[in-house]
Amino acid sequence: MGVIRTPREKWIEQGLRTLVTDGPDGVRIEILARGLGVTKGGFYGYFAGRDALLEAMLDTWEREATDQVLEQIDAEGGDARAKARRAGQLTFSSDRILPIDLAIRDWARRDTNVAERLRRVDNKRMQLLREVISTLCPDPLEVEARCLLAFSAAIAAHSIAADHPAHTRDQVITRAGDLLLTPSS
Amino acid sequence: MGVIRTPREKWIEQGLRTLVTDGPDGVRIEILARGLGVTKGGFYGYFAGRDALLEAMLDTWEREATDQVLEQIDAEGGDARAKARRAGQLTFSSDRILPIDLAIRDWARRDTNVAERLRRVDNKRMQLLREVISTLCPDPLEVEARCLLAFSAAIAAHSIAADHPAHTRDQVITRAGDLLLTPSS
Amino acid sequence: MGVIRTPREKWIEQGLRTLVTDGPDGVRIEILARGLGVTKGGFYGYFAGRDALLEAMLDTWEREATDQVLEQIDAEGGDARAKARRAGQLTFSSDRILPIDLAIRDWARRDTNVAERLRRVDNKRMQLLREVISTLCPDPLEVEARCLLAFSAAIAAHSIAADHPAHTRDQVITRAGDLLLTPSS
Amino acid sequence: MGVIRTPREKWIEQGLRTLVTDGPDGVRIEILARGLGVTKGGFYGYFAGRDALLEAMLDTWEREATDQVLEQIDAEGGDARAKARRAGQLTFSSDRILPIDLAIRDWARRDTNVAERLRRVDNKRMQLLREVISTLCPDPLEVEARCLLAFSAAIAAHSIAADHPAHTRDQVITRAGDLLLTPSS
DNA sequence: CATGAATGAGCCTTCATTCAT
DNA sequence: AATGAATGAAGGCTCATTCAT
Repeated sequence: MGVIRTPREKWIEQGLRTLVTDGPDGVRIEILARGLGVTKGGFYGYFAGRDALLEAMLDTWEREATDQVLEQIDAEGGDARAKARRAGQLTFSSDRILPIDLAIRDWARRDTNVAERLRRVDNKRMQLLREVISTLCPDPLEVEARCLLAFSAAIAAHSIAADHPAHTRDQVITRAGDLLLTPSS
Repeated sequence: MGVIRTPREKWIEQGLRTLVTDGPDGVRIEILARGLGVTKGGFYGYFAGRDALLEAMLDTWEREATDQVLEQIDAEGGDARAKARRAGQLTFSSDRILPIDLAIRDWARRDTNVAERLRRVDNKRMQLLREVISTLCPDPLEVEARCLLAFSAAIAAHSIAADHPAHTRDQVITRAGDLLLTPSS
Repeated sequence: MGVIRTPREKWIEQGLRTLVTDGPDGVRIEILARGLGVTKGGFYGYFAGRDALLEAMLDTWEREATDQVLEQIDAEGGDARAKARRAGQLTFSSDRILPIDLAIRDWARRDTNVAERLRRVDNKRMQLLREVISTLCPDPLEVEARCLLAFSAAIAAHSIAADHPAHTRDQVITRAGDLLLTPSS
Repeated sequence: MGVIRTPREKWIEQGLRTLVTDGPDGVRIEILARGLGVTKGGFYGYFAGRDALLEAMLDTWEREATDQVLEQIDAEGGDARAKARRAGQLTFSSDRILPIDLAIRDWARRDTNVAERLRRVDNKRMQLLREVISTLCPDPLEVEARCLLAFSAAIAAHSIAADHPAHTRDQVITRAGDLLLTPSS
């Protein structure tokens, strides 16, 4: 897993790495080729053009962010709560998926095609979260509210630059998790 | 207010508009000129170069997002809670500031100079939020947790693409606000 | 003398200064304006365009390098030898004329108009030199040879970058002058 | 010899040609491309940028003006005097090197990097000249003076526009050479 | 007259794309 | 398949020139 086999996949990986650091506009064939130590001409043996690479990158991300996560947590088993926790780890504590996710969330603001893919992914994730929080809380609206807060924190905590006096960000996040996962009276 | 007086400000406004729609890489002198109905040559009468424009855009945003908001809520008066609520409205319900904010938050992931400015702005905002939530909740760590959740939701709710069955996003957000602003027992 | 009176002359002076440091291609209206602390728009009140300034600069140089030198040495009087010596000083030891001269000599390699002016100026100078060297040396061809060597050294010594072991350039030049001005037996 | 093999060398040759006719400021990628019948984009496959081309041009000139000349005169053999004469021919009567030399001498007045290269080249040349003139003349200072005069004439005679009544420039130069190469009594 | 503002041409550089080998 | 070479479009920047005020 994670091993890169074909040259095609190498281009996609390099593209995803560059997407994370430089954004979609930074994904340039010439730059990727330089990073891979090959010449750009070869690129066109694998992809019809730059757009085809971007699509392939999105395909890879979408599959890893959903199906692959679901397969893994199904394989590991456990109840809904354990599965949700594991899904959260695989998604939001992953050095692989989280950075790509943030880059794509940004990209989605400017590209409706990307936005549509993100909607599909987020809906699958939200459904998992909804299942577990439903067991803690009978009010459907409050379930949605807790889901949204949890999801928001998972995403945005990384992009909020403010400091917390006397606490670390990790402490604050742990306490926030407690708040959202405490069964309502 | 909001009236554009000088050509210099026109370039900055056009730059901010483009930043929102196309990201920092999309802020191209030639494109801005086209949008303003002038030729690119004139740009260099106002700015030393593209970087100078980007700095000026950040200056404008930082001033509007902090000083200008603070001046306005001070002028309007009220207690801490009213001020925080008003600051939240001016910041996160503003068609002006919010979109720029989101674009800059992404930009900050790739540019340390921008990240530093964002830290300054977020810290000022977080301090306002902290003041009001402190009055609802005695535990400092929980205060931080609620602040982070509120702030996260304010930012990320716009970029989470999932749907809520049977509710609108606004309903969910309102309920989330209630959860965070309910005094702890 | 040398006092700049009119704005027109200021442009010419700034142009000549820039010609010396940056060559003819470096004489740019916008740069001159910056150096003069005015805006370039005003330039066109005095000159039809860039070419007109270049012509005016050449006029100024040609007049100073010939008529003005001749007027001055005529006013000072003396025999041909004294006059030639004085002309040499005014021409080749002048911080004013020499640097402009070198710049124009280069310019002449690429512009026939400038080459033609330079020919006029060099012929006047050579005639002065010829008059004095003729008194030292009866052979007309040797007179020309000595004139050419003297003239060459006056010009090229400044652009020959080689070092002289155990002597300074000034010592070498002084001795070279002795060689050329020793009466032939 | 002189045959242009690689496209890289074509750019350098075209650059040197343009340097001679238009000066360093005239060496424009777009112009060179036009002259070579290719598009400017290809240039960047061979050079990092305009500055890299200028450096390569200087490298080529420096090698041809020194090493290549020395190799050739060594191959041809002869005594010091014959070698110096041959070096003088190869350097100052060459349609290849002389024009480049003049252009670079001009350039050196405004660029210290170029000036440093010129110093290296001129010192090598002066040393050859010094060796032969030393055999004619015992006084070291007079040797330097004759060297400087000879070198000056070789360079400047081409840029002195004056006419010689009753003689040709070649006659005058030949006689000047005799003067400098006559053994001192 | 001088200034502020703008135009438009020219050039440097990057990069997606094509193509012969 | 991969490479070397080239094309052409896009965009940053400079600067001569024009013009209304």
